[in-house]
Amino acid sequence: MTSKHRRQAAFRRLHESMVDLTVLMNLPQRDEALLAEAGLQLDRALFPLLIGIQRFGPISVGELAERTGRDHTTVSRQVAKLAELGLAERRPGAVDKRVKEALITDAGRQVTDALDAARQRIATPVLEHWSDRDLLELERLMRRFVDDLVSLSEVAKEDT
Amino acid sequence: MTSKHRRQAAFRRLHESMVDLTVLMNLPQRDEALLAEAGLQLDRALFPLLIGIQRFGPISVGELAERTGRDHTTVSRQVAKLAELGLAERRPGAVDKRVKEALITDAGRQVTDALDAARQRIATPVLEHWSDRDLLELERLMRRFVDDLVSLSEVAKEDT
DNA sequence: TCAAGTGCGTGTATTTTGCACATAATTCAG
DNA sequence: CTGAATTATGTGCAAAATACACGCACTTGA
Repeated sequence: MTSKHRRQAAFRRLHESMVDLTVLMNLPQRDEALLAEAGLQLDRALFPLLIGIQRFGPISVGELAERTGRDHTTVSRQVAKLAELGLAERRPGAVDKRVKEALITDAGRQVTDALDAARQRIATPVLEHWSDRDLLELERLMRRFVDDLVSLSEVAKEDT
Repeated sequence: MTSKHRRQAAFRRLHESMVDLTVLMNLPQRDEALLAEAGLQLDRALFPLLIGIQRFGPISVGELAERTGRDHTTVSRQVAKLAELGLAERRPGAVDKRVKEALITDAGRQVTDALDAARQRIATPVLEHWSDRDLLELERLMRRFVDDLVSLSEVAKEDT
């Protein structure tokens, strides 16, 4: 069937775009430059954690470790660093006192906000010449795609 | 102006999706699991390099370092490892004998192909219930978006 | 109640990384 | 053409990041 073949080809190209985008997003030099621009500074190893805490917090060390793919002991130490820096806060979990939730502080949010703002400054000229329709379509489809991927991962995890 | 505001809001949501997608793509556990499924194995630190070599090779150590945001000496050592494992090949550059291009070998391509195939297996059920139109639109817009971002980075680099 | 399981963190050894420096090749001013 | 400056790559070494072994606090369930 031709349609099926066309869809597979579309996915191959989509996958390529995803890889390219991931590479772009992962450049830590860019993040550090963006932060420096805002007069802030942050150890590169702590970036993903802080962003994870901002996006998903309050979150446990274990879950954060899963999300970042690093050992929970590593994450434990790094979150401790973030707490020392005053960018994150630790507190015992309300329901389960074994967990020590991590959540972002005002100072921490200031850092992630600076990053977001810098990213927006970069993206604005890129999107300037996009039509309203294309921009909204990209946002809608991308969101749906990511949500579908996530919900599938959830299912896969439960199989474990 | 309402339109401008709507566009900014759309970008904020788009940015969030991008972060989520990046997190998903970065899970090394997933990659290792996918490879294990194919009976292969690869050190997690070497993933981005091998993928970069496959995608952009033949490529120099320096450029690979720039793309991954790591020191060129680090990349040098890791590419050496990939060469030892037979997944990449080193050869002096044709025009500039200082550079030692890295390119993927058949064995290396086997690894990246296994990854791609595994990702496709994952994505297929996700995209199953997508209409042809939405799928093709996402592919088109995403490609354009990434290309625009990249070309902007190129410009920014030249300013340096 | 108590044994097994779970979340978290510290000690310690291994690995990874980056800086200082060296080498080979290229470029360019004169 | 010549040699000084530049560029691409690689090695020694110290610092940082990371994972494994293990212990403690808490929870769960029989």
